[in-house]
Amino acid sequence: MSQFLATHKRDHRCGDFRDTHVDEEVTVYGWVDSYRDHGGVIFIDLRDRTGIVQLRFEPWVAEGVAHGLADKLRPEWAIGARGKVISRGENINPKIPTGAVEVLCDTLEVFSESPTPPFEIKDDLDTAEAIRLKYRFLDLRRNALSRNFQLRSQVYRQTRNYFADHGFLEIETPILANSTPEGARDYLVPSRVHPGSFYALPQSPQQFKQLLMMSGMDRYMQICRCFRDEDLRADRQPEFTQLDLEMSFVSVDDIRALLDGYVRGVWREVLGVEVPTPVPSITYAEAMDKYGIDKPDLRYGLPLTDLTELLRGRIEFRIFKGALDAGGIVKALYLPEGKVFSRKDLDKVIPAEAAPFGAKGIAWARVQPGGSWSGPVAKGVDDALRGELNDALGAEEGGLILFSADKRSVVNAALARIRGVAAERLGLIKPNTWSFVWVTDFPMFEYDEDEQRYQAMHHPFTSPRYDEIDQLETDPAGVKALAYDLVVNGVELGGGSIRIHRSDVQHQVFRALGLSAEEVDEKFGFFIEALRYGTPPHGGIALGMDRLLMLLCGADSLRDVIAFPKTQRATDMLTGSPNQVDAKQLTDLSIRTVVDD
RNA sequence: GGAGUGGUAGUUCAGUUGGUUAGAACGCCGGCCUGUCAAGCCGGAGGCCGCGGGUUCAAGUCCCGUCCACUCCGCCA
Repeated sequence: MSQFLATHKRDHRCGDFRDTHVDEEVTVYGWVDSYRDHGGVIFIDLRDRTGIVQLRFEPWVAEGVAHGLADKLRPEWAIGARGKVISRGENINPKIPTGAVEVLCDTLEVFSESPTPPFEIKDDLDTAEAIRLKYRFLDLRRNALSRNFQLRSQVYRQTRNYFADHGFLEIETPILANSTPEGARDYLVPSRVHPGSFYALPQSPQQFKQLLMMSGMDRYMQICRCFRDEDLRADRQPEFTQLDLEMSFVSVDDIRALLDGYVRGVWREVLGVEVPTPVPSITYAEAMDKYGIDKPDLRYGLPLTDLTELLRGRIEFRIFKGALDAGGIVKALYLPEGKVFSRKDLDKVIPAEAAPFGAKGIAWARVQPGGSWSGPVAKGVDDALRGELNDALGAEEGGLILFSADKRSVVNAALARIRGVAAERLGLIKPNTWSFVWVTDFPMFEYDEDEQRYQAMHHPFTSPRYDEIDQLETDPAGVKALAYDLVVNGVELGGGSIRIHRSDVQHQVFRALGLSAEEVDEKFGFFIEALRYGTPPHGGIALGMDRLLMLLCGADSLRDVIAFPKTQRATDMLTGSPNQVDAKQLTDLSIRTVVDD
């Protein structure tokens, strides 16, 4: 290694250069993005994470030594260069921020060469993601990806500052923790010193952060990794990062106001967007009724209308009647511009969108002049009923009514999806528009058909509304929780709740969940014990940092904001993880596998 | 666990009804070229058609299985 690094200290990053730097002697480091050899002059685009600057090599500079070396450069070689910043005069490149200047180099140092990379390092890349992930270290050199991580770092800094300014302590909680009794599957870690026993990686530091409130820490924050061994999606990775918060002596409103200020600050700093605060809210019941989903995208309207009561006993149309008789519901999505969906769409596209949710079909009617209908539903509806339906839907000539009749959960899921498809078709989703909403008043419990019992919708430490605690014994299904989700453009950014701070209420909730005293003691004994010692009222929230970054970066997948993400089968294409381990390691851990190989 | 889409040169793709030598673009290699920045011009190399079976005179193409990636359902308190 030459003395280059010792004698030539980097004084600028590639993306820094502007015409104000003209005449400066500079040293830059980076990677060869591209080279253009004109026989005499050689142009090298030098790249680092900040951008690209053009280097120029001339045979007449410094006896042509640097020029001679530059002749051999190839993409992705790591180099350093020294020279003078000069104006490009007439030959400005308006496409890049540094396009007004170039560095006329007198010295060039090659640190390391590179084989031809498996894909070009450029922003508009269409290479298969599997290859990009295998060569993630090259993929990350692309500015399109690199800037996501620079932005991520910026958001982290801002996050820590915001919550520090609001009196939060950053405290770490264990990664080697206990298996969670309910919820997602755990990643387990065998204990060597306790043969046959396992730690679990945390799905969330829920109990620890509540214990910190009991400890008088008052306000806790952590940007922490969480783990869930469930199947992946574009917006779900097995390990993900959560902004975890907990506060003592607070109400729902306090927490919402704090988070409103946080997202407002982030959106302003990162995107220059002013989020109107306070962020509005909608109840869970209203969200499900009007949008069929608990994370509605409110960038557009297109509400659903529940026609169940209007139609009951008044319609013979087989599909509707069948659903109603079976205890289901009928809902409709009304589109004023009915022509966005062609007959072919109605036959193919719409059913295909609805089918994954169990919907057997989507009936439809087009509204004709005078309010009459055409389409499969038209015949089954008499004039009087049709008039009432038109009124209920606000239907007018040219409109399209899409019906779903089935179990409530199927109707809601299917129409929620179609509502999104329609909005996209209608061009209602404008770029750089943001719709924040708090979804509140979630039910405490939901009934688990498979296990024939109630489960906590949020988690079992969530407080019921204070005015509904009495109903825990009599009408658990009707009790609403002091729980809230923050939803942005139809993405669940995070959720939280006021927690139970009284052991008697906690025991009532466990009873409602059908847990015996023995089970409670076994699973939550330490926690119940701690709860007895003067627990402050407290609550908190967890935001999915990866999802937050995905929104801010405009990414379609979590993988674009996680440096080393996993594939859908939870493997790492780069490192090959998970791996088999040797027999000795297993023996040390007292583990025997039952997999044939 | 289930449904769908895809897998052919380094990359992105085309490849007809099964048919003889599997193509294109970009990239790569060599040469020329002093103002390019998607540089240009000339020439060249590069293929386990994902893998394994099967049908057939003949398979990139048809059938069965399997692996991998992606999207979705289930699942994710």
